[in-house]
Amino acid sequence: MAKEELPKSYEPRGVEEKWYSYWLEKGYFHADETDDSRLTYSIVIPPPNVTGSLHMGHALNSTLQDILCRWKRMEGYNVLWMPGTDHAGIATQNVVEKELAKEGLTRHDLGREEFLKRVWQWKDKYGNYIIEQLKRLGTSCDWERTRFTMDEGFSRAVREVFVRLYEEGLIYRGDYMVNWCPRCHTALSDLEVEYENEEGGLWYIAYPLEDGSGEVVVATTRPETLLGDTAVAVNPEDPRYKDMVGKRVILPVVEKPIPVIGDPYVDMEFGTGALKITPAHDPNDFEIGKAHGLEVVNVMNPDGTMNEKAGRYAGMDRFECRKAIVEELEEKGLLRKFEPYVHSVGHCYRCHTAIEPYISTQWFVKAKPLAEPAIKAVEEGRTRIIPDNWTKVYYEWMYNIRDWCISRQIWWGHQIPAWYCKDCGEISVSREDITRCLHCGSENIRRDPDVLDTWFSSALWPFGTMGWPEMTKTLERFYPTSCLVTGFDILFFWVARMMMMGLKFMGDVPFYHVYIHALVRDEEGQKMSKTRGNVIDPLVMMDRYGTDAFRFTLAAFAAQGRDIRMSEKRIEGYRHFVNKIWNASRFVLMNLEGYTPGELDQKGLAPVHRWILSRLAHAVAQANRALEAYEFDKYAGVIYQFTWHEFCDWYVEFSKESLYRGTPEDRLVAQRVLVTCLDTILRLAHPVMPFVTEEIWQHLPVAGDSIMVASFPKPEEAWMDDALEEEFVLVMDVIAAVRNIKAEAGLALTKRIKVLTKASGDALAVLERETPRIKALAFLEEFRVGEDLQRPPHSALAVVRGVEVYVPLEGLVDIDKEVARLEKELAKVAKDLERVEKKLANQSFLEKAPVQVVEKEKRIHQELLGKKEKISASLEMFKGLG
RNA sequence: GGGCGAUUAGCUCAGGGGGAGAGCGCUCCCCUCACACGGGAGAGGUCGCAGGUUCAAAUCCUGCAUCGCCCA
Repeated sequence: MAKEELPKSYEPRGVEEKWYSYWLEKGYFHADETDDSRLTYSIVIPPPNVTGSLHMGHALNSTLQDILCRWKRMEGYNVLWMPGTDHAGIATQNVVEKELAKEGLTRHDLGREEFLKRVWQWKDKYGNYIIEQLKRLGTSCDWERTRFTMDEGFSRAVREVFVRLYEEGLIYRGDYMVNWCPRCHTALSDLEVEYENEEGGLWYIAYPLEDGSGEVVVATTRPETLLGDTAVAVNPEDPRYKDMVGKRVILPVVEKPIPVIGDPYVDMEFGTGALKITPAHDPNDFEIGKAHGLEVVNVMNPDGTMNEKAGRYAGMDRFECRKAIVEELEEKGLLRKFEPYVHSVGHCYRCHTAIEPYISTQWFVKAKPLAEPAIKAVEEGRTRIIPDNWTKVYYEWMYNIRDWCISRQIWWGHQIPAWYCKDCGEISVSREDITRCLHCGSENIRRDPDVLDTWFSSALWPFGTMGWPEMTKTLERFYPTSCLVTGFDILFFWVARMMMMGLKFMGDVPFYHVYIHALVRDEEGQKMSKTRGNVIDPLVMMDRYGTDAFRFTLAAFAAQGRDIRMSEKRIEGYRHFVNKIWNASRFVLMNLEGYTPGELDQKGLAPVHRWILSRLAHAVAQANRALEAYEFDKYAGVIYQFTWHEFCDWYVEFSKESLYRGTPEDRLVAQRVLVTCLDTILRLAHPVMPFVTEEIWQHLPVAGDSIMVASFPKPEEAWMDDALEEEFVLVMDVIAAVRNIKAEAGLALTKRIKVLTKASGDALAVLERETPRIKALAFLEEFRVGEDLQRPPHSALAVVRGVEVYVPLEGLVDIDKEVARLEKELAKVAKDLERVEKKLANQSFLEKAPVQVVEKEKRIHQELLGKKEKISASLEMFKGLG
């Protein structure tokens, strides 16, 4: 390995490309389904839409998966990270239709076949865009296996599932009221409707009684649907209307009589307590209509305009019609009142057009029988949802699940494999395309033009991507997958449905763990959106700060159960950290002259070296625990804290004593410890920052082709030494005390001065032993330590852990500054003392608190008392001088 | 209306019964032979409010307020 010197700061650009191609070339991302010697770990990627381009959500989601996969790979698992894209029916069709519109064409001008050709062309041209962007992030997916929900094999799986569910009676077809998007021209499932509060109005309309004995006033938010009214309903308990049930009223505008019916559903408190019933245009009215055998009058076209049943309003848009109807009512004197009213309106989740409840013939999946095993699997812990609070959300939805409308009136998607016979009227559902009716043999058949809900196919993703319905080696080895990583926004859409389908068709859960991560928002906590203009583009961030800094930021903020507020500032901050690692590495590499590799016999090492190895072992243990628990923020935090504030701030500085002024043996030990620490830090950090760690690692004198396939650090229990760590806390405290006195006295840190320390027992021994390092880090000309040292006159004082530190300041500073410093210190001690004394004066505390707690408080008390006494004495001395 | 979560330093967030923490920002000093994308030293908080449990509450319980999300 060539060991040329590293540049002064880390430049991500070339480095990232270089190593990504190297990894690909080496085939490290490839999972081996024929290898039965290793444990397996598998994840299927939540397939991004082919129309998509990388946003923060993808970046977070993919980074977390990559951390898991790289970690497990380093732990020796046979890892499969299955990549791919989703055909995203409505979204993709919309995109291509928009393109056509630029040419002045609609899909109907082209016809189904030509249109689909255009979509495929579009997919071939742009569909790989997001895959390339994912690679930029460093994701270690098994790209050789990349799947698409419309590719041949996957389509076979979709078809197989449809046919089997149909054969079992779990898929049925019928006329029901569905959510209809007049713009997309298709039915939507309940989930695909987004409700929003809108400022609308409540119109009070008079319906005169047929017998001329008065009128019934109804309140409605949708006056235009009056054209399809077939009854007025009141609560049968309502004294105001009791007598009117059974009578008839004249429907305004249409001028036809409709009955007044009694139904307990009607809320007496709302509006006037009378409800107009439009079975064709409101889901509740539909139910009431069914119960009362009311006529269903559909007054709208599929595009949201009024149809011929609307009489002179035919052809008018539904919202235009609303205005016109209101005007007519006003003219006729039937509008009793209007009040502004905020109500919830459903919108299409793809195009945001207001949804229309609409009756049509659709296909449905019976959800209850599928949901039951999916609930049980989570109850029994066969699938665990993390964080746990989502489990409850999952149950709630599953318990109240409704049948799932799966047919969509669009062209791009899996066409429903059902044929209608014009002769016998039967439906044929088939795995293979057919030309004859399966019931009567007639050739007079027509295929259902509709396609399946995109989520129907994504529900099969975990096994469909692995070759199902064939029982492939890949399925055998990698199903169930180990973990699914996704956002909570698709918990119902996707996760719940994968659970149902996986259990149904594989007989086992699709994943053992589901890790639900938060949403990435902007710094104000707003959802990022193009219209808000607050979108932070991951690719720009990677260009600007490097992929590793970006990934580290995402991980560091991925605390469970909380949204991430992303801002460029944070990424910039972590770029500093990447640079810090870089420069620490430069330091190590610059000082390896004469280095030879060798085992570290930690027992024989000087304490300072054993100290950092102990700290390292703890950091490794914490990082491992954090990853096991999906605590990505803690994992990142441990790496940050240890690397910067222990290794760099302290050990690198300590090591200079060994490197520059130590014996040859000690120098070699320091080199080996530095290499060990750095190597461990790099391997520990590789899952979250793959590029910079590889680049540095390749310069280190360690064996291996790539850090990607090096082992993930495991805590060396034997290295942990709590007593030794305590000793170094004292050493660092003494150094900090001297630095503090210098700073407060206005002395430069590097001003070489003398310091005397009074200590006894173990502390004395430790300080004597560590004198060279204390001198170096506190910039001292002399550091004397002893049991009966005489305190020099004019010396500042600090008391740490029972040790007195004297800093002679004669002629160096003015007394006032020192007096001020000591007074501040004394005030702090007094405050602490007050708290402790209050506690110790409490008889119940002494009796009921655990012994260790009481002992600890007493110890603190003694320490504080000693400190107070010494500082006070010092103050007196200085005051006496002044 | 039901559910979930949040409320801790100027900002973003950790911490979940026993001495209030981090990062960024801020103040002061310093280009000390890895790093100014740096080093050193500081300032800054009745832990949303009100009750309760406990020897002890930021932490557990109850209620309230504000904000956010999901479901009706």
